[in-house]
Amino acid sequence: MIMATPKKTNRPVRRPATKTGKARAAAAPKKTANPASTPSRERLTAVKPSGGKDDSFFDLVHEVARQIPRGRVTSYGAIAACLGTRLSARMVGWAMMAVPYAKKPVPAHRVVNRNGLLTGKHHYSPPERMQQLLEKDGVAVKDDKVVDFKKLFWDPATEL
DNA sequence: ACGCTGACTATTA
DNA sequence: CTAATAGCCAGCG
Repeated sequence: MIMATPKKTNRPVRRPATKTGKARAAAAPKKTANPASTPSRERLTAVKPSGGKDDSFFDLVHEVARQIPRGRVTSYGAIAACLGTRLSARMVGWAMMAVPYAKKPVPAHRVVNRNGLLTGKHHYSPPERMQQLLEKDGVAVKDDKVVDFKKLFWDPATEL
């Protein structure tokens, strides 16, 4: 028929190329050279008093999240894209799990999913805490989702 | 070292 | 709208 779906019709979501292991870089405004370094659980299971700096993937996420202006929100995917790992927003959310253990405060409540839904609310002391924090920032939340999410959306890749 | 899991996202049915 | 499927990457057992 005429309409013929001008869209993409058949497209098995293939994504062969791009893979590339290195192209993904691009962003990393700060740096990323140091991969190793015990990333994680150390902070999750037991906070390490000493220190040693952490230049792990987690810290990068924390820093970006910390740049989110008050009254604005962003998504995991946006942060992931900023870091160069657009397709791995999961890691971003995972990093958020370490937020409470981060040395500096991170407004994780300003990070929601692509739908503007407060998916991470369940990780707060009372889940309502996340919404309260957002409202305190001046962000209206209704039914567990950010009102005018698109308008309040803050893209680190663009704004930063 | 392999397999599972996960605060995600996108596309298809 | 929901459900299912696939791809992603890092950490842990």
